[in-house]
Amino acid sequence: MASSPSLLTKISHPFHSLSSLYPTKITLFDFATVQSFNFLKNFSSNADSTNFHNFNFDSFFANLIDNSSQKTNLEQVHAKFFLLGIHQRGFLITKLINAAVNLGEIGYARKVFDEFSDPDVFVWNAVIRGYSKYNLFAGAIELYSRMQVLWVSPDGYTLPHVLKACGGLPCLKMGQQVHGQIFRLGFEKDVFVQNGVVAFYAKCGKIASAKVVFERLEIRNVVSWTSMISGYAQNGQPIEALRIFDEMREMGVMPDWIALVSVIRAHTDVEDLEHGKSIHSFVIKMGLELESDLLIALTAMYAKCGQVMVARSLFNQMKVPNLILWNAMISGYAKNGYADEAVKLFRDMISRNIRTDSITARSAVLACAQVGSFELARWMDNYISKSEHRDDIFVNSALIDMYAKCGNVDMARIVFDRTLDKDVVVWSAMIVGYGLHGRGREALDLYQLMNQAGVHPNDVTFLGLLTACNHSGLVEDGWKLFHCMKNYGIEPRHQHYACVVDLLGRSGYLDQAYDFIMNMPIEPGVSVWGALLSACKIHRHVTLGEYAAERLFSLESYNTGHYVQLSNLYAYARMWDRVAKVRVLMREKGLSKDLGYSLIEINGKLEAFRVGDKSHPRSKEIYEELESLERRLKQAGFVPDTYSSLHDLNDEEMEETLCNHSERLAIAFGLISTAQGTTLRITKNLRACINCHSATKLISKLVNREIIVRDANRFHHFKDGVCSCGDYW
DNA sequence: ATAGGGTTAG
Repeated sequence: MASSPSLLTKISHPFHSLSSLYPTKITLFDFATVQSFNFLKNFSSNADSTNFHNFNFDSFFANLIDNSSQKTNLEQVHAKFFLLGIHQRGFLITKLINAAVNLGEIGYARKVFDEFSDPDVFVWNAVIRGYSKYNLFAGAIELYSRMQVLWVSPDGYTLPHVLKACGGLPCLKMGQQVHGQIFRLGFEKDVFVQNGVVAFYAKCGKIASAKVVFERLEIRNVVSWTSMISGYAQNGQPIEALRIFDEMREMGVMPDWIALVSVIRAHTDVEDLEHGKSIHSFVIKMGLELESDLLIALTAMYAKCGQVMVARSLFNQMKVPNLILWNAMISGYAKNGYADEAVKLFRDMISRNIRTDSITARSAVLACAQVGSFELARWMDNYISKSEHRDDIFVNSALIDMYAKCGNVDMARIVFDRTLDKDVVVWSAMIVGYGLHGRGREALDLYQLMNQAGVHPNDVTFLGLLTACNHSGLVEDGWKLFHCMKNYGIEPRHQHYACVVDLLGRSGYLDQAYDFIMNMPIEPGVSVWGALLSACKIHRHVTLGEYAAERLFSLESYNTGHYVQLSNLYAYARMWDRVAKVRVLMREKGLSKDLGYSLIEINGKLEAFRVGDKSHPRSKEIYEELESLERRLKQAGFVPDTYSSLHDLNDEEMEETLCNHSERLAIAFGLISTAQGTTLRITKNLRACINCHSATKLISKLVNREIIVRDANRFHHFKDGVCSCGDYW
């Protein structure tokens, strides 16, 4: 080993400037320095004994850091810094921290930072960037405050990261302070900093402030434009987002892939498939179709616009599993009624050990709610309660909703009770659940508890309460609650007004309902007129019902349901000529009655039946059971109302058809496939028809079973000859 | 020496 005295003096040379700062350390490390020199020789051809006094440690280590692909490499380099006594070189520490951040080793980056005694602005920027990059916003802000306590002034590189953190939390107050500071420090012309300010205000929902800052900018680049576009997209103004995009194109600014992601999101929100497709072709023209985040955005767009097949083919193009892509696909399936596909994909994810997050869990739970299978719901609950998502309140509110929609509001209550830190959505989900099942009293009791817990209700809470009152006949309570809304500063929406119309209509106050509609501060829509028509049908108020129907036809002339409701009103009032007229009207418009179907869950498997369905393998037994049920119904004095349904048949045929209604087939199948006393759970796509409703009531008594039917509108619990809906639906 | 904007959602 060449360790002559002359060599040692020469080795200390590169540290001259440092040794004046840290003289003692250099002396202490003399021996180690020699050892490290050998280390350097192993790595670098220029570290030989002839030119080492010119050796450039900065570039040597910078190179070494750049080529580090693991945390251990960085740790070795950092150890050498100590050995060589260069561990206080800001340049190298900055490099090291940035490298650690780029490897995702934020904890290690922080450790290096903490061992550094006197960080300059570069070092601060590196560590703050790390926290901001990985969405550790509180950490970024805490570091930023410490930086200022130590009198290190932020520069144009610090501020964008800090602004990202303020927007990410979001914390309006903090960001506004930073904005003030930016003004004082004179960064109003710095486009990087100002873009950060725009994005910050947009994320805090202060889109007007964002716009002011944006418009004051003299130079706007693609990032400035993107900040505005995404700002509008994030704040529920997709149309405005698209307008800004057009403006940007007119100014000749070329979008990059991130800009396009925001534009696609705006198209996704307006569900404008046509323009979305043209953006897709634009993406291809720009040669950006392989950009994975664009692929994700496009998949989400097609999925949300109902084109799940197209979405799936894009999804299949992605080679490496991506969490957000899977989430987009699962929620796309769930939203468009492909619930079984959504659940299949979720199970696929689990079996392939792809990481799930709380959004995945929420989407999967949402899908289960739509499937309506109680067994599946239990499976999902069981999975979630064993997973890391068990305490996530978003997931739990979805679970509450799921159980309620799968017919078991008591299980929903169990989830509700085990949810800690209930927020307004958790409370509302439970209240809506009780409402759906006509358990109005419990909904109101829960509302009391919610008030005692100091949780402020929102519009959904009131919607749940009003629905609960409707479904349980609590007319007085509902009326009072509606007038309570303004005390909480909540503006009633269409649905709330529709509930009140329903409420008044239920008790036969049809003229009052009409007056109420006429005095609404907003234009009455489909839900309101629909509620009035429905009430008119129950009370056989033909003239008012015709008026409501007219309004409905002008609002939605192709919605079959409105025609069927009017026809049912005429049938209830025994005005057969008008029933026929509606039928002619529908034929002229090319409309036909939606085909009814029912699903019944047997041993966790859903079986589907249509009207007069004979395709089931046990069809023969089913019809035998059906006949025996008919006999027992007749013996019990049941007389079917043969005219209340929209059919052009003679009486005998009609009676037969009514007995063949899909829910009857489902009930018959349920009775022969399950043990005595088992609850039957049925889901149907339309509202319950009056005949089947009366028949099911009686059947529940005759066979001594609880029968739970989820129709298009609500749940009916049939037991001992009565239904929880009180015959109003 | 270092940067900024985006996607899934009860």
